[in-house]
Amino acid sequence: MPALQFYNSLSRQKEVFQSLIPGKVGLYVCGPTVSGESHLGHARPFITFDIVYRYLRHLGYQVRYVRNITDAGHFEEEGRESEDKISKKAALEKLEPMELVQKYTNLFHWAMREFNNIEPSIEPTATGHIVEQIVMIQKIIADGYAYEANGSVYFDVEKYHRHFGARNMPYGILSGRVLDDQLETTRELESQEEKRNKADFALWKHAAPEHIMRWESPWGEGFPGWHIECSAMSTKYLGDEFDIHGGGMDLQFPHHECEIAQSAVCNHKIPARFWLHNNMITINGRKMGKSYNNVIKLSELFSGNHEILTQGYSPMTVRFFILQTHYRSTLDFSNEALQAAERGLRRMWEAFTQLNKFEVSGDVVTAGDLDLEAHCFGVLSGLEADMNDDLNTAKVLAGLFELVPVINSIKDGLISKDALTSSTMRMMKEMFNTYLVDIFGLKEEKKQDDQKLSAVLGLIADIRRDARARKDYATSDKIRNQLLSAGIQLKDEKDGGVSWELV
RNA sequence: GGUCCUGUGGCCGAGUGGCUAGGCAGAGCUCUGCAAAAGCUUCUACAGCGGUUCGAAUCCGCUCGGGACCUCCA
Repeated sequence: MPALQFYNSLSRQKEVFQSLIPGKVGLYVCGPTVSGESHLGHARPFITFDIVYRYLRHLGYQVRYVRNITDAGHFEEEGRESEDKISKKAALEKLEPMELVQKYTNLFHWAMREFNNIEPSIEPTATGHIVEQIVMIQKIIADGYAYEANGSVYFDVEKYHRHFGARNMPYGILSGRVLDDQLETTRELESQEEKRNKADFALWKHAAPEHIMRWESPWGEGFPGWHIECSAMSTKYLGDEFDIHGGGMDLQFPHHECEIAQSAVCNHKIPARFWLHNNMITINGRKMGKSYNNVIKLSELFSGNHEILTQGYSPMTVRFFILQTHYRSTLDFSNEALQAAERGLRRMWEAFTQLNKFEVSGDVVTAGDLDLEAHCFGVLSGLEADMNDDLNTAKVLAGLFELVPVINSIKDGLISKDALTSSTMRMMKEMFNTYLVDIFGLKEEKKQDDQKLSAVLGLIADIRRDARARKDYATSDKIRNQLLSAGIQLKDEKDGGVSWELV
């Protein structure tokens, strides 16, 4: 069995994963900025790294999964204005910053639960770690890689690059950018005159009077800069060097590059061994993002309440949609694609439900159909290798889909129950459960286990069966059609039974 | 302008130098009182041109198209 490999953005190639401490993994993922409601694009990293988390645990690792909440404002530069994003929005909505932050944090948590993402081990907030950030900045200043200017503190990228480049940690090691180019092309920004070089980035910003979020610091009242929170919190909870750092590709530069520089100064190491980046969700080929005015918020996505949506899509449909693509490929949104995912998931889930109902006798040792046995066993045996190959969830799902006709055929009696050995049947049940439920985190969405509804429908199905036996099709069709219009679909099974499904 | 990624059939998407990806949609057939579901079969592919090779969607080059990052961004 091939060992688990991840594509490491740092080395730009797949590498076999080995944890720094045997049996334990430290995982840090950049969390949301809670200045607004999460949209479809945000769903991807959190689902992707939920799979990473689940899979590592499945493999037996004890994982500490840290995902921060960015609740202290980052900057928003538009033209000449430079305002704290959160305080700006807060002014518009006439809310206290922390009230706004709480509101969107709650919404974020709601969305994560809807997606069935396991909550991280630690979910630290930026505002809760101001002290740690200040200490880190002081250390960087003391080492000579940052300077103060008018109450703000900037990281000296050029000096860092000169010194740490010689130690194989140049600025640009992650993103592949060349600093000289940066110096030429960085856009003109506010406070630029405070910086020694255009590429320098803020560690601490002096708070203008209108800023609501502000903290005391050795440099006066202000607030932390763009990148220091992740360095401070990942160091605090995972140490100077940990296993995996994840996030969206758009964070690779400058955010993660800056994190590396900050941590390298303080801890003399690149903070993480593996850097994993998920690709973007696009809409009409364009990245979903505020600046493109093409975002679909998660609440809109679920409800269908958005002009470009022809219907709502359930959280599990979205999750399945995301899993059907490799995480490093762009994924293009369209109603057609989501509907395909919805139907595909239903088909998969019905087969899975059916599979769980099969009794495995335990005494079939010789397969009745050797070709089929070999086929099923081959598919099942290959799943782990696909998963280990940089989490090819798309390929795993394709493999599981190959077994769906087998399950359905057994159910319909088209394939004998003795066609497969008991061990293969058991393996199939186990693998479906392991992948769909444990690793992919899919779950039943429509509650069919309502006892009272089941009793009523059982009765109705009985009545209809009697009507059909009398060839009273007017009655049987009336029952079926009316139930269908009420959202309940009856299906006459091959064995004479009736099953029902909420649609 | 700089750095990088990408172009697969109606749609979404996986992919190893030679072996059917898969899903959705379409068509035919089977089962069925009809329907739904299901099963079987099946049509549309690897942007274009050239090169390497016994053989390339898969490697190389060029052309054209799309995108990301360079600025907060998942």
